Amino acid sequence: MPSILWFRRDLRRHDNPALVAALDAARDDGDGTVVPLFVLDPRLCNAAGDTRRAWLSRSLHALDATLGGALVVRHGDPTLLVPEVAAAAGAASVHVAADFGPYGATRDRAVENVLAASGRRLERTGSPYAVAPGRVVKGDGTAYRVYTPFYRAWVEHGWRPPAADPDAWPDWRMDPSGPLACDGIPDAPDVDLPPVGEAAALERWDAFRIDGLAAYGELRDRADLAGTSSLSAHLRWGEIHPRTLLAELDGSPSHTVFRKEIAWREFYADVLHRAPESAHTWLDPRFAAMEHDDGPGADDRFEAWRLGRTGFPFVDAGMRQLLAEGWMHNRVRMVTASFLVKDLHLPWQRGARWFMTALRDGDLASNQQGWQWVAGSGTDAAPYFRIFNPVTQGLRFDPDGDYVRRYVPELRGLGGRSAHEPWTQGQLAPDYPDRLVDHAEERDESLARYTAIKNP
DNA sequence: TTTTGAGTTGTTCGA
DNA sequence: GTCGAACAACTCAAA
Repeated sequence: MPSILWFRRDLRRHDNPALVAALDAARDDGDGTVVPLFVLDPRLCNAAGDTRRAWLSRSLHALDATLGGALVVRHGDPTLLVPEVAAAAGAASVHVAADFGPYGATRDRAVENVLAASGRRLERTGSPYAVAPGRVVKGDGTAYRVYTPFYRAWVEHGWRPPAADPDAWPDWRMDPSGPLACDGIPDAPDVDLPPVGEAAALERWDAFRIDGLAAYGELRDRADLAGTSSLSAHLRWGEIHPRTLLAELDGSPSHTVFRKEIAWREFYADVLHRAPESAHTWLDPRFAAMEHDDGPGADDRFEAWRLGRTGFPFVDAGMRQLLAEGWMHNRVRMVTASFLVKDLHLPWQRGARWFMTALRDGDLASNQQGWQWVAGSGTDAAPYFRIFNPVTQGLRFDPDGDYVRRYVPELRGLGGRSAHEPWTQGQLAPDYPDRLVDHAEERDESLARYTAIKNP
């Protein structure tokens, strides 16, 4: 009897425990046939912008190719379609990697119930994380709310080595398939992306491990250099598993810094799993009382931010990188987010929604918790008066102005670090917008608003 | 239960 | 230009 392997955010063959489980189940039933399935759920398609949908489509093509063209793609509601495919294949079990997101976990319970009505099982094996959310707990059984203690406990908990490949791949069931892209967009959208798919992810990891990892601790914050791993979108789609990365890290300082970045991804997944409502509301409920600027002009300021026209070069470069590439350097994500929340006094949810749409690596847990961290309502234990200065940050992390000039053509006439302060350079950048706000004034305004909710 | 120590990523001011 | 202190007194985990 065949089994179903339902792919979601685990678009790979190697180090895939659910695949091994699906194959074992099929063999136990005297068969070696596995039906690989992906459901293009409109709910997920509609939340993603062009670059993320393009990434998904290319990743599905790559996966389909490694499965000999056998990937079954259905368009619509998984609650209906997964049981339908299972029934049509005569499968007793559907195998997945567990989804711990608010939507995915609810959807999976619904699918599980419908399957059970016809005597079929949903089997969860593994997850997109080295340690499943909910596993790392304090002595009293509750969740960690501070990163460093979580990190220590997470390392202490440990993780499995990568899953070995099966001795033989399953006989993938060949089946007619729908288009490998969300409805309403071309099957091969015209978006400029780096190579996508499992093979590309493994190549990227190899290149980074050999050429970039040793200097990671030193260079990861530099916006003008390629000092980061660029693995975020591969991880988001499960083209590579964090176990695969962790297995090759040692105790050296740079490796430890990289391990800690992986741990942030796991921490934020844990926080969201324990507090699903924090995808939309303040993790610290006091922040619901925060005063925001939502009167006339707020929409114009939001658009200036979104389109990279705030008059602050480091902020504008980041926002234009996001528009052009569907990706932004992590350091610049913090600075642009801080600017929206603390200089424009707009709610973090608004910026988070745009990031989720535009980012090709858009991950609900990392994105929303990262925004909450910046807004002060999240898991940051530091004092609230830590407010990023967009100019100082630019001078520190793009010291020669190269990053700013790469994404803001109006500033290309300004040499070196002066590109971060065009207002001191006379008329050398006539087409570049004036500063939207006075940072020093808005900083004071933010501090006052924070004080008001901390000491009501 | 109480106490203690530490907390991703900062900024500004004045010497 | 560089350095240390002040910011304001919080939250959390563990001893």
